[in-house]
Amino acid sequence: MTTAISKKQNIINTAADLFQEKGYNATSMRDLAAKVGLEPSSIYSHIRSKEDLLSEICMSCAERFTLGMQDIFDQDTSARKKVKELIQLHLDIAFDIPASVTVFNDEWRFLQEPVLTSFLEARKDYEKKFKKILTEGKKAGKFDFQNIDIVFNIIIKMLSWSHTAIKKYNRDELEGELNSLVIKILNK
Amino acid sequence: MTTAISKKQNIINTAADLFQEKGYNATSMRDLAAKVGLEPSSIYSHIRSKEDLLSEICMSCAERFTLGMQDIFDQDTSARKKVKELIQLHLDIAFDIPASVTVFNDEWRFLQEPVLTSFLEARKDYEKKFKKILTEGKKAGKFDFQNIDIVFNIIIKMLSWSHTAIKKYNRDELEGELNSLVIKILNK
DNA sequence: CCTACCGATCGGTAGG
DNA sequence: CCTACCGATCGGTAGG
Repeated sequence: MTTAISKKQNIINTAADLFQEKGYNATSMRDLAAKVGLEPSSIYSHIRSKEDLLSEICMSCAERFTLGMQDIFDQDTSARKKVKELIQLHLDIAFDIPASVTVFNDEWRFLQEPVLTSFLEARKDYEKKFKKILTEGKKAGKFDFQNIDIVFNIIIKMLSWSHTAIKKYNRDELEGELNSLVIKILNK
Repeated sequence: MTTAISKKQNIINTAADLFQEKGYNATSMRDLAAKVGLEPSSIYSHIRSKEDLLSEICMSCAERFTLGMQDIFDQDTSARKKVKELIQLHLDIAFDIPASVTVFNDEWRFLQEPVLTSFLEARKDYEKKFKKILTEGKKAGKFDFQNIDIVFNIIIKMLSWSHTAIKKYNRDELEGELNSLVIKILNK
């Protein structure tokens, strides 16, 4: 049983590598089979479909963001501290599962229903909480910005970019720069 | 002759719409044919291959950025003015050819050689000039930042995000916010 | 987990 | 610009 689970997980992880490298649509199940050392048909003893692989990758990644956000959101700390922890969350996930988070960012639009709807709901919830933290900081007189939607989107883009930057920089340098740049955006 | 050119351009523009909507790999030549009102094989009287369509879209977009950057780079004005004009350049292109610029951003990695190399060279040149402008501003004491590579990438990500934001905001609002946020990042 | 195989769809060509 | 068609490849199944 342990072997079965870890074999399945190995297939999913390898799929994440391939989806990141070639994109979901340009990756064939034959590519994947070759890379895990199985005949193409044998893959289907472990997973149901190519579609399921993408769902698994995107939703497990979404769950990490959802749980991480919930933790931070519920803390009894300042908005600035929460933003700092959100940056840490993004970097934790990026350093832990770099391929998955890239697939999560770039290939989610190929998800099929009903998974697509769950995915978008999780995203929406993440966005709502993030914006509440920003608004909290503004009300406390700590943050200043005009259009919260634009500011949110730009910060999210900065954080998503950092997912791809982890090969070029070390963790501390990247975290320091991101903290400084995000704070610059949120200050007066 | 005019008809031939505009028919070809119509096919390219429709391809850009489809590549944006479904992604390059998930778009079939049959999808494209149906949307332009031709039989699949008739497409090939106007273009050589699916690959050529992507090249055409990406390279014509790259050219707009290259020419626009050259103009701005050569100006005898302050770095701050140049950055302001770069933001305008991105928005001009985004409002003019929204589908193409999205394909340019998201699908360029499916370009084949030798076009891929040209594309990457154009990008690299754009990056070099952009960084020189940032450095110029820093030397003049107008900009302040630590890591130029990180700052460049984050500004580029902000500008690329704006390409997708043109449906939600009007031009002036978006330009104003971008100016203000980019300047915040570059100020002390 | 493999051999053998399926129907569907792909990008593209021949020939008119 | 169309009809007719090609070889290649796709995701996936049957059966053991």
